[in-house]
Amino acid sequence: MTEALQLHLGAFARLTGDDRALIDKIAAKNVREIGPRRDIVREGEKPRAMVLILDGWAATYKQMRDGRRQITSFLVPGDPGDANVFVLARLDHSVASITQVRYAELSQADFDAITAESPGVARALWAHELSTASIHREWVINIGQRNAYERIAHLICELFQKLDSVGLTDGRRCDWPLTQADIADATGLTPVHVNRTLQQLRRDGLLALAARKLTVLDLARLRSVGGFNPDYLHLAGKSDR
Amino acid sequence: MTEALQLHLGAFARLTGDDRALIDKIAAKNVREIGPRRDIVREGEKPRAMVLILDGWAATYKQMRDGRRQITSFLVPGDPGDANVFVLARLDHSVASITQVRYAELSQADFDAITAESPGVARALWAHELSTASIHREWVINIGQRNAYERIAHLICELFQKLDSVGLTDGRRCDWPLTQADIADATGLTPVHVNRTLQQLRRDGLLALAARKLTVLDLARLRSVGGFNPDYLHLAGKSDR
DNA sequence: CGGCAGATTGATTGGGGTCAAGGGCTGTGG
DNA sequence: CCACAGCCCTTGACCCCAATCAATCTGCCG
Repeated sequence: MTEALQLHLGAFARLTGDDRALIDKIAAKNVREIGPRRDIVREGEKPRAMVLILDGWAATYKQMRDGRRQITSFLVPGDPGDANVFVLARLDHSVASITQVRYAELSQADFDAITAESPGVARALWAHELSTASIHREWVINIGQRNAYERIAHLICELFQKLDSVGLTDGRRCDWPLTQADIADATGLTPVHVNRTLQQLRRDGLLALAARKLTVLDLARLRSVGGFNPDYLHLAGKSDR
Repeated sequence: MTEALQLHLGAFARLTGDDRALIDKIAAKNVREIGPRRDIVREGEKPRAMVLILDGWAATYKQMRDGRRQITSFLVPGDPGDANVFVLARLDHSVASITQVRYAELSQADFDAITAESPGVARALWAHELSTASIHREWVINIGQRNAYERIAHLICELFQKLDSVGLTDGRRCDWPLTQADIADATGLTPVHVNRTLQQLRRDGLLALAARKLTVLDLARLRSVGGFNPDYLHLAGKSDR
């Protein structure tokens, strides 16, 4: 039930058997399920709990008054949401499900218990925060410096790598529940242009994308196109560049 | 000597006299000075110390192989650099001075001493990290969703607010050591277009910018243009919206 | 079988990039 | 005190990537 979470946290810090048992216990405690395309938490709310994605995909986003929407990160199975949730008076962004999502809610007390009981898990959560910060910096670069073709290639590399690190690919194929509008909101492009750019990526033999499944046909070339270097994800061991 | 730092950290957490003395002591310990336009720390290096900017402006950036450069944040007096420095094996970005910079270097031991001695200062540093993360999300939105005019207005609002929070404006004027090329690297625009856009902002009576000094002529309108809401900076008290 | 979300296509426009050439300030050295 | 160098800033002409507007198509579901 919590393999993805175990794998994800294990990629950041060596975990003992006790650590793993603790993760299982915590994650089993307050499990919820929500349908696709619903808000899990909303900007401006008082934060009440930290979210751990057990199953399914979600995204964090911010909406501008005029309706423009920017996705600032994707959450895949194993991803903890923001730990900072407990420090802020108000959330400054929303989290919404993309697919049906199963997630655990960690209260402040749960969180404190973890940091007290297990330095290993605490370190892994902290390292995950840093990884997230690093991903945000990379997104700034992606959107600020790369053209549509490179940008989408980079996003796909990043997500594919994250999924791979929690065992959700077979090396070349994975689920792909994102619509072209989602990709547009994440990359600062329009859905129409995302469509044309994806076609180009297909025509160039880099990937196949249909029926909510992604197949990476030429990972090396896709990475080179996107200027993708997995180091910024800070996933231990997995530097199979 | 450390007023900016005191003010900055004080904006995140209530500090006692002891806390302030501690900050003074730490920041006085390992002070360095560096000329304008030099790297303070470089991507790929093993992190050795956390940087606290005491005086002058700096920027964090990442460079792509082909020379394109993206600034991912500006550091002004009072700003701590990344605390995560101690967790990562390798830095994933560089920090460079813009003006002449005076800064303190915090070793891991100094950092541990702070967290042990003063929960208040530790909380302030942690809150600063969160604020930085929030700024990064805002930059993603800025670059992803806004046009050049809005984008530059937003950047100026953000920096002006940060400077104001550490007493480095008189309410409408402040130092402005950034070249148009710096603004370009931060906003994902070209220097030429930054130039034309700044002229438009001047023509519209929003600001004056000359001789390395910025004057905000119409803060309300500048904020409205940039869609700037200071909340995401999480600066306590200063919500003079 | 209608209805709807998402993908696709075409035609046109426009924001911002690119290239290239001046202009102005400031510091330095003669 | 002047001259020159260098770094910025500014301007003009032109181009192109991506946005916009508007259908049409497809697959899926009730």
